[in-house]
Amino acid sequence: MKYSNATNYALHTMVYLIWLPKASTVGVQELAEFQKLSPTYLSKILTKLTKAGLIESTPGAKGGYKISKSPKEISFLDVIIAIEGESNLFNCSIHHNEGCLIEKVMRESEDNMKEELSNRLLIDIVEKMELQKQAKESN
Amino acid sequence: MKYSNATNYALHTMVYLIWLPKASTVGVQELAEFQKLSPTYLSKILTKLTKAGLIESTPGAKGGYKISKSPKEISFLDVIIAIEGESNLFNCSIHHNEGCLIEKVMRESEDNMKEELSNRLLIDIVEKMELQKQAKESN
DNA sequence: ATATTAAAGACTTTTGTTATCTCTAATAAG
DNA sequence: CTTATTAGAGATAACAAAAGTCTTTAATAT
Ligand code: SF4
Ligand code: SF4
Repeated sequence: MKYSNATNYALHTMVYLIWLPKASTVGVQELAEFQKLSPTYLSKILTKLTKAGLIESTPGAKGGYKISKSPKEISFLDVIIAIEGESNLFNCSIHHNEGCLIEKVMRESEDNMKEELSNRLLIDIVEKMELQKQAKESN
Repeated sequence: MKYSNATNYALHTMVYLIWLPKASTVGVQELAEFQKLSPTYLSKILTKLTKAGLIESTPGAKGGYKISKSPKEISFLDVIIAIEGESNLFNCSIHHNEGCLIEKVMRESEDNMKEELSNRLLIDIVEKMELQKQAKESN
């Protein structure tokens, strides 16, 4: 009963990228460094995020990654689905009963969690983090 | 991002046991049969349920498993925890930040799901299933 | 052209789940 | 008390998924 680690790395990367000054790009080596990950491994995660349209990548000199144009709309759920796919937490083996009540309860609880995660935007927590930082600095 | 299959088997077994006439016991072979599982494998799952106090086992002739005395209080979450342990869906790797906002969002959504699952009792869906069965028979 | 950077694919290692087999312990019934 | 019966425990094998590495290819700014 858990997400894969890749989701964890993806969330940290996304927050890092949103935090960055807009339009500035950053390479995989820097992103890997701050999370103490191998660049090649993180690269696969970044590619998934790119394919999902959450970030943009440009190859070549001075290339790298940056957040996609519309960071305001990126939710926690978006990141999770980009990495984990659409797979469900609960998968009934045979699915032999149309209105099955076991499945119903499990799915409903899961859907509610997904609903909540789709309403939580990354930009919101980054803004809160910036406020915290400012408050700290003005001490 | 998913529960293990064992949780699935455990839920089906529990529903089966609650459905059974009270005080009647049933052996692992019957429980394994209806789910098309090997008895030895299901046995481990049953042992976990026993240790969690959700069911009772008696060895020896005419032994087997039956639901514990208080089936009215068994929630979906109880079964999940009996199998999966207390592990969380989201585990931050380093936990380096006390009031971390990433962790907060992930934990809150998870806790809400757990809360919901702790309010859904197995007995409720079994009762509904019995009503459905009766309605079908009176056709 | 060249240096730089992401993407893709093959591959290995590690970890966790699923499953089987064997042996032991408990208990009801004769 | 003995025996048949059933759960429990442990070792271990088989399998699958995740985590991680290495190498090659493609794109691009200078
Ligand atoms: S009983 Fe429900 S949850 Fe179980 S296999 Fe059938 S449809 Fe799926
Ligand atoms: S940033 Fe938050 S979620 Fe990430 S490792 Fe630190 S405390 Fe955990």
